[in-house]
Amino acid sequence: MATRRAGNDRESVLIDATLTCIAREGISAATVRNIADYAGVTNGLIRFYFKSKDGILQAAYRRFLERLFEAAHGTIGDGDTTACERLERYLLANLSPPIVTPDSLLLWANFLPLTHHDDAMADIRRHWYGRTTHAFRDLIHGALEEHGHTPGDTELRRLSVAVNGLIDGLWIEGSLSAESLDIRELQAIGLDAASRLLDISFSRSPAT
Amino acid sequence: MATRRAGNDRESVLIDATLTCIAREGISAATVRNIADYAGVTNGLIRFYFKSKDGILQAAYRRFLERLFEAAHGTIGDGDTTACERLERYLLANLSPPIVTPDSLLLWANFLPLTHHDDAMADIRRHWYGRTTHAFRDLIHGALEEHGHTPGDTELRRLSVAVNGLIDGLWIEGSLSAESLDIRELQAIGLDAASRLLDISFSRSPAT
DNA sequence: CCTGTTGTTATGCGGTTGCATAAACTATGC
DNA sequence: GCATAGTTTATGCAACCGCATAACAACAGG
Repeated sequence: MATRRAGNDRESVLIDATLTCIAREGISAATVRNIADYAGVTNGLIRFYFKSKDGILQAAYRRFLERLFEAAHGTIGDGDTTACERLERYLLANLSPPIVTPDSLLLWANFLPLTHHDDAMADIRRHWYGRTTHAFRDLIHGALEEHGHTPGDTELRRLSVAVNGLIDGLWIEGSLSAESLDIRELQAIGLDAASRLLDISFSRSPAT
Repeated sequence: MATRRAGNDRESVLIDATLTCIAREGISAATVRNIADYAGVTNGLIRFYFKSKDGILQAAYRRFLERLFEAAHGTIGDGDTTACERLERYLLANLSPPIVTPDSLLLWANFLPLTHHDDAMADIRRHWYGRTTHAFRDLIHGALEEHGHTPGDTELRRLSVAVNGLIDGLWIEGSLSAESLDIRELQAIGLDAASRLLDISFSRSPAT
């Protein structure tokens, strides 16, 4: 029997339980009973903290995307470093755990279909997708300026799309073949490719 | 009432109905009854052509991956063209419909989680993933040789991973924002980025 | 015609789902 | 020490799931 807890501590546990459940067994196994089992409580408790099953799924999707965002942008650091170095840190974070992980790709794939007919889920995706692409474009813009490049709006957008696509694709490849593809090599490939696309040299020495 | 059909015509209709159902409503809506509705027959007929629900899902996954593979490699053509041109055609096909489509990304995302605990589905994915990466590496190898580059094994693998990741990432971006991102621009971005990564020039004029 | 085979529908069963509600339990103010 | 509000559990229900089976419809060879 679970002991009583104060505040909305249980709410957080339930959200994490939802993510764990989806990552391990898929979205179709994310029933209220199963989620409650993962959290170590009984099913009725979910209805106490969330108005419906959709509610807890939305909260879980929000937390997942927020963690993904934070894992990348939390490593950039303050403005005391060069723009190029911050871009490098951002790229490296996007090619490292916990972003490059079988679980994160599984969660992403499980949530994505829900955003197609559920307006609330679609809004959540749009919100974090917008934040990510916007921040990413700024990073690239700063790094390019530091190297004397001053791209126009369309050129900047195209470069952002290209490098963003590169990172996303490597994220998939790394997450799907976590055993056969060394994480260090993945990072080396990503940084090298990004430096070629942007005509920028990063501080990290090219992998041997 | 559906008219009687000869041969395994119904089987093909049922498989397509499964894909349509998953693309529109998601994997959790792919029930035997719902699939039968999409095919215009009654639910019992599925058991006549497939031994179980898993059977029809595996057949649908196989057909989906095969179509994706064919859509890309069917455009390469015979060996009467240069290796560089065949690579360009392959890249373009991977950045065009029917590969770049909301439906294809949705199907991919819906099927992927099934391959994690279902061994049969995992085998299907491994099979087509292997065929794709192998063919892709050969394409790049040929195109590089044509330009006088003779990369080592590790260098060739790294370039393949990078360009493959780039294409996959652009596929996601293009499929998710089919309205806001022009397909022509996506192709221009992809070809330009690939030519920079491989140090190869393609025949297609750079987009304006 | 009739009869066996194959395609198709109709129906039912055991199990599970999401959801709602009420009962049981615990902390806290007074 | 007890009433009250907050927290947890137990139970029931209508709907739906995959699957199995029997009945029915269409055609082929005799």
